[in-house]
Amino acid sequence: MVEIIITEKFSVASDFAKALGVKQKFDGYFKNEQTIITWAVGHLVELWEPEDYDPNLKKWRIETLPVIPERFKYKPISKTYKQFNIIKSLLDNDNIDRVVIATDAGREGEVIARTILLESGFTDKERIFRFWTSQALVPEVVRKNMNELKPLSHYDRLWRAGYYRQVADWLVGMNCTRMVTLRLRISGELFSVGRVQTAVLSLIVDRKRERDRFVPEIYWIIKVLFSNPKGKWTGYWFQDKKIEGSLDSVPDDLKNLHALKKKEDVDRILKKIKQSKSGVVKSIKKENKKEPPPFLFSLTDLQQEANKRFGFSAQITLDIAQTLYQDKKCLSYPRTDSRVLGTQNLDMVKNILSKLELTYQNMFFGVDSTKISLSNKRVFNDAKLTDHHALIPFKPLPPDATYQEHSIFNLVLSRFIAAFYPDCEFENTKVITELEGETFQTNGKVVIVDGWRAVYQEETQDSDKLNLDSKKRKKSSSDSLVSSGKAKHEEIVENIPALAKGDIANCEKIVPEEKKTTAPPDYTDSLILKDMTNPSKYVEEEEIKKLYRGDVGIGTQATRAQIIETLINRKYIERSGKKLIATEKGVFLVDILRKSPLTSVLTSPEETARWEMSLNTIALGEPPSDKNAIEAVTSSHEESNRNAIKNFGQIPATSFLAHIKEFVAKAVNELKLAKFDHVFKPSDLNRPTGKNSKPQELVKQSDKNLKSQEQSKESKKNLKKTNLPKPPLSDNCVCPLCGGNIIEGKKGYGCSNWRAENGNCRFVIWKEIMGKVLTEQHIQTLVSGKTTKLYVLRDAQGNKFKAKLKMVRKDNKNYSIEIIPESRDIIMSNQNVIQCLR
DNA sequence: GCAAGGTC
Repeated sequence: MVEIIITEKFSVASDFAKALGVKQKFDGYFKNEQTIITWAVGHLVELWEPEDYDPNLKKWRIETLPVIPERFKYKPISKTYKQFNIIKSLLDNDNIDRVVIATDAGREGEVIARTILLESGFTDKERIFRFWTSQALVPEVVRKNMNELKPLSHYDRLWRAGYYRQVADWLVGMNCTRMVTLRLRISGELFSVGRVQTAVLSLIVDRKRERDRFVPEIYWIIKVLFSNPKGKWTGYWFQDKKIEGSLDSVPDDLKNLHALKKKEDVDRILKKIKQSKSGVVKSIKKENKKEPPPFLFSLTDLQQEANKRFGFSAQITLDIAQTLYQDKKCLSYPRTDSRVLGTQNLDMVKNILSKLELTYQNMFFGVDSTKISLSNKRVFNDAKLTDHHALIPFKPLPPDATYQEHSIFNLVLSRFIAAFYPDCEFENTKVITELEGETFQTNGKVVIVDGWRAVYQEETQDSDKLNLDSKKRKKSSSDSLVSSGKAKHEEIVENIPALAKGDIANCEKIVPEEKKTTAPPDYTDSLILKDMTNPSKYVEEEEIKKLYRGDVGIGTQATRAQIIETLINRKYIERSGKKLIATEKGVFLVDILRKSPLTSVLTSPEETARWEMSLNTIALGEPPSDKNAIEAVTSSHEESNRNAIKNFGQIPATSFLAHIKEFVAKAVNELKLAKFDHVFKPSDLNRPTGKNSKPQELVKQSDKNLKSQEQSKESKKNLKKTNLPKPPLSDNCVCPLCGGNIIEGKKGYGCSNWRAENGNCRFVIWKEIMGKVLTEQHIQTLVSGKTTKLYVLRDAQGNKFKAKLKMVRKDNKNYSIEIIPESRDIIMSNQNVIQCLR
């Protein structure tokens, strides 16, 4: 018997070759007497372009829209044409007894295989079988599942759902992009529109609006420093009852407790408690809590974490992970949405751990070997497995790795090892102190057992730290994203003295503090990834909310980074440090689309998520078609089935395509007829987008501008080549020694008066301090004498630690950057002080 | 000049 196995990518083909003992490798396939194993490179076949159907469609014209092909056709993708031809010629052989589809176990994997077969002209379904598993492809899994091949028809519905996804995205994208661009007719400006990119853009635009509209509200909190012979503690005034006129923009857990909106209430309370010298400890509640190690990384989780910790964009993280997987072979397949491994992976994990232990011995001291077993369901869980397992390290990082690769690898490594550590155990203490009938709350947290936190520190920069209770903490961090604003309020006290109920509480100090509510944060890569992964909060209906939990998102893990970059390339959003902020162009597009009922659907994450849901229903719930699936999706049968559907609900498979076509035709017509009262001038594109943003450099594609763009690129190049001085940093960033400008040099930021004739000032701050690369913003913070945020630094041995940086004056000619470690365990030595003066 | 989905 001769069989051909087709996988989605080379690495899988190689797994199959190993498992089945097919040793000889040819150009594009492995082969022995009975078995040929070949691979795709993702999609090898794509839908025709509009101009492939009709050359007249090459030129964009309003009159030729909408483009709705009667039958959609495919063609090989030019970049991978060679591999497609290899597969095609392998299939073009009468001796083939069976073809085994072994692409990834999912909707797109199905599309990849079916379109290759379709385009190769291999239509004999009787000879096609499906290899299907979610397990990692260790030899036993490959061999076992090769003996349990499934009939192709079991997956016809999946192929149908994938096909609908493709054509629906094509119809919306091609037609709406062309129509919007043509209707707006702004010289050279492309206004792309798509199911995913437009929904994501809307989120970012809405966030900008929210922030622009936001009016901070003033409120007060009252802190009291208590003491008794046992020690000191700080209590925060609170009241259980709702206060009249409470703040809307303060989260629920704060507004009824600590925040006081009226000054007279503050004065009244202050007057009352000032009379008293001492109060009493009214109650003490202690609770012991356990916290298991975090799940292993999915790609999106890793991207979020790397963005929070290192400021890497989603794309950078994916690129680094891809290199570590593909070239350095020390990470597993990166494009995964799974956070667990399969039970079949246990032996592999044992091998990997023993390999890693030789190199990273210092991270293994607390590993609980009983957790390296199948009873550890947070790691080994077949039920939660999707087509790839979680991201894990395979072997130690080679020594030639870059700093960035080091950062990403270490994250994955420490999360992996932490998964086999014991739980973290801590004690929460809640003290209520009473003073003149007013109540004050103190929260304390004492870690009893570090557990996994000894090797993996959690980053909490993007979420707030308001509550200690993990349930509450989750709630408050998600609330902070949807509420119109929040009150920042630190109430964590690490060490509370060993108080007892009835203890005296001397009132040492009363501190009323005026605060302002803050707007919801700008999106970052991390925050937008989170909302794309889990759009359920944009869904009102409880039933659909439930269905969305985890499964349905906006975009997929493999493309989310790309979507963010597309929005930036289109100048819909711009990056400012870590922030992603909508531009005038982005705001304008969303406004245009929201003017008409159908096109506004595209700006609604709820509607687009619902759309995905319908495709899932088709993949899972529709009765199997007795037709040949390939025929079914390419026949014109559906054309006649024109059930107009008013909204996106549960759409029967048979009318999905008809519905989409109708939707697109109507949406395009809306855009065609729409009257845009606001005439958008090209000059609008160059306007600053808001109070805090810089003017955009939106370059129009006219010849003149292109030229100037080229020129500016050229001049930048020359700048580097000739080492011309760069423009100084901002006006308020001046040399503390002589008042000169701070300019960026090759290795540091220094004083512009460095020449002898200008005073020979030697002030400089090096760009890299213990592994931390400093940007202009950091320099501004340091020069202004402020302390920076907490950063991850590295000592001379390469050990990570967290510290803040601050510039301090040593004498009248010396400044130095002091490194203030987070943990007192790190001893300050002279090494921790970097001189600013050469 | 257009989408989103894979892959490298």
